[in-house]
Amino acid sequence: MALKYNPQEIERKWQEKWAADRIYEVKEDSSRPKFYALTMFPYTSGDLHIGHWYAMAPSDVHARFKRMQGYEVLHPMGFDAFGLPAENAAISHGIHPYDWTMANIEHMRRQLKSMGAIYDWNREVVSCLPEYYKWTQWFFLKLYHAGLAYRAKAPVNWCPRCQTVLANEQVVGEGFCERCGSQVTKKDLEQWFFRITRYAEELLNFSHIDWPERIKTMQRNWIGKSEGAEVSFGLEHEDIEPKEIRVFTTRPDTLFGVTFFLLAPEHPLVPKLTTPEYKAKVEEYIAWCRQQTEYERTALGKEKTGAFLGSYVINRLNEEKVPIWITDYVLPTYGTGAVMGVPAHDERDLEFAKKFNLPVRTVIAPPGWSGEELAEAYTEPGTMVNSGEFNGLPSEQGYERICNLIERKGWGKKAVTYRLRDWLISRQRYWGAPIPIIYCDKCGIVPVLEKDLPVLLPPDAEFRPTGESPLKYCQSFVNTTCPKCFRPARREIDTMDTFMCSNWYFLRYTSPKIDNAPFEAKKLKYWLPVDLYTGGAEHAVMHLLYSRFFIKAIRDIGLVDFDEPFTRLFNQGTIIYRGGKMSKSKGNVIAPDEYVAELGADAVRGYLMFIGPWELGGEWSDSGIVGISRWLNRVWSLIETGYTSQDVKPKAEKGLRHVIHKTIKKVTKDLERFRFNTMLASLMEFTNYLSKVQEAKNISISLWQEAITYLLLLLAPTAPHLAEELWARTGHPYSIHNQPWPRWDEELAKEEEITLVIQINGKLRDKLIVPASITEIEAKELALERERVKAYTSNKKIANIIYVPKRVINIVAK
RNA sequence: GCCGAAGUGGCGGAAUGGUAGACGCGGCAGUCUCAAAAACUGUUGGGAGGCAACUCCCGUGUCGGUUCGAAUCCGACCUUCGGCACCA
Repeated sequence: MALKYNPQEIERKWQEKWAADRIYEVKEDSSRPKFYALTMFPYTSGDLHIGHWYAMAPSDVHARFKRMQGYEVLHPMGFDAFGLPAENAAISHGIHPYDWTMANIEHMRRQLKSMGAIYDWNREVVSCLPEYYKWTQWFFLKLYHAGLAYRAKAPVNWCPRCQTVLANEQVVGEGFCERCGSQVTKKDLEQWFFRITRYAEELLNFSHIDWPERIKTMQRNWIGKSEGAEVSFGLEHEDIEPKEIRVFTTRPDTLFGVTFFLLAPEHPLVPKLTTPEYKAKVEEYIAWCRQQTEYERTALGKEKTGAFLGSYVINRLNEEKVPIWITDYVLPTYGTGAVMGVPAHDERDLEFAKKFNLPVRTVIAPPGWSGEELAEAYTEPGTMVNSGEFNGLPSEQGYERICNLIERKGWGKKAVTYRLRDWLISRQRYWGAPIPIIYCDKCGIVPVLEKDLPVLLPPDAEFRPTGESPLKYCQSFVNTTCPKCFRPARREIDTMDTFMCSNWYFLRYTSPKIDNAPFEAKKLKYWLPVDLYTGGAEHAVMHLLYSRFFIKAIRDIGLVDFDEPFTRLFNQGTIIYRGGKMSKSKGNVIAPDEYVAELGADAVRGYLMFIGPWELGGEWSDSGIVGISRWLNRVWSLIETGYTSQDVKPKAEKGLRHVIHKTIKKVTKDLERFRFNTMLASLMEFTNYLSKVQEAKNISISLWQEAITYLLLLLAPTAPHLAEELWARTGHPYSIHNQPWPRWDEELAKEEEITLVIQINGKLRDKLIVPASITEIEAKELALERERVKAYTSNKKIANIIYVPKRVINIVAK
């Protein structure tokens, strides 16, 4: 009998019923333990592709599993709805970003609903709506009043095509815009920043969160902590005010090896330190540097360039005069923008010294060194030489002693520097949350009053790609009155980086409707922090770092009482198709809708989980999904065919009980560790076993029904529609999704008989089926009696017998 | 260059110190059919021998090592993917 089920019909039926019955509505019911299972909300690009499903379907399966385990599970969904593509669509197609975004959301919401997830749509969050971005602005004000937001002129990454500023993290590869791929340039602009650097040290502490090592490493590298010392070099120029320049170094033990001194070309003291005879050359060099793109400037393996200023600093340790040069490999934004040149012990400095014929002085001797010139820069620890009173010391000790000395003399101190920069949040764009600031000629920078929030986006802005925010040309928006002095004033025209919106959306899910606060404190306290956060690893140093910063910042402001937003993080892999990551431009996007229409959402969910381990991703295959679809049909026909019992055999019943409990155990353990592929394999094995039982008819009807009940319960998270339909058809009370997760009986799950493998000298030679309770002595005796063993060991001496309980006997014969 | 992940049949993968290839796809053979599709059943790592049940050898990127025993642990290397990259 070839029974097939109709996924379209039953999926629509149950989705409607679940919605009507609100069975997935979440309550803050403190009698159950809570579990906050969050999936990164999607950007409103317009179409949900199979990559989105890969992020969401397995998360939903896991959340459903936790729900059946008795947790009160919050598994919400929303839309990351501000951002450049909406505005680009407006420019190229003449659609208003709001209309474009809302139409996309409508479409995506329908697609998401077809997945059959447990999202409680009453909690949906849309970041571009005023009732949401009002609070994004409110948080900006909180950070501003706490001194964590400031305005400064800064050289910023500028994308000439998108006509906007980019954060460092949005510049990818060889200096290209993350969104459009244009070459990024530099521009000086007044911008708003968040002081994420104030939290650099705390952000390095991952001790209370369970995150993948890979992501933690990426964040550590991004923050880039360096320990060393800040050292002052003397300046003796009558007409120059500062009498010192400080450098940061990680190697104060090499201070006696300084033979030149480097400044960034942008360093403010450069013009003053340039002597008249070198002025022309220095200016020429600076002009050349300006022409370089950021990528060209920082490209590795490039020949060193520079110019001598004609003046000198004093190395206070040995009172030597050291020539000052400028070079583009010294970055103005890192450390103090000044570097001491130690060519003997730094590769870059050595290249520079060779290029410009500067002296190289070895001050750290490698083991066995006898005074010869070193071929390469020696960067390891060693013995100090040519270092005055420190000669003969191991360099690690010298490091400490020199630090003590400079501290005592007031020439410097131990110091820590980070690679992390403050977070630039201004965007010269329309489609974002307006920065709630007013500029008054008299009062200066004035924050918008809380009661005046939200600062609404004017619906009638013009989208001219001019390089300035479209809001600049919207008079009704720009012109306002100063909240302090009530005179005419201008509004800030930039909007916030959308990562500010995603900093806090997971707080809003707890109380999305409340209109006098960003969240309800009691509900927040119940749900937060997020227990499990899943999403792609591409957010490792952006969203995931910003959110951690944001939570720590508002904790210090007193708005929340926890330190980390996401207790556990899991990154799923990437789904690829035809050899590459899916993207619209490559034209290799798999649309889930047609597969849902043809084979059903349950099959798509199942196939995505069957491809391989979730964290590894994998290749989408049209033939692969057929396997899952066939299996779901086999489950259907297995149950719909019914069962008749002929002669009940206790041994067969025992066997089935064992398989049931073994499967419950395996499925439970696999769900706990996100091993969906092996979970499905064991459910398939269970199904195959039941087919055999159905044919053999050798168990009682009641045990058959019990087995079917367990099969459906175990299937419910993966194939919620099919499981619900068969649950009803087998006479169970609605709904399967409100049933408790089955427990296994350890005694029944245990293997009674095991296959004992007999090896001779490590090679498989025989197998023995024995009771699991067999003792070592019995097993060895049995093994030695086997004909095959005798054949292999005759005329040899048995040197050793290794016995591994329940697995193997290895006979070592010589 | 540095950091991280991965490399197993024709394919996706399973097995994380003890039977390599579970489960699925594809292939082959069969059942059903006028025929085909679908479905179902059996079979399927490579090689050699045997009428056969079966037996032997080889085999987890490469080369070494540890171990009674290695896909799994260690060392060196190769390839692919991701991240970072003149950060003093």
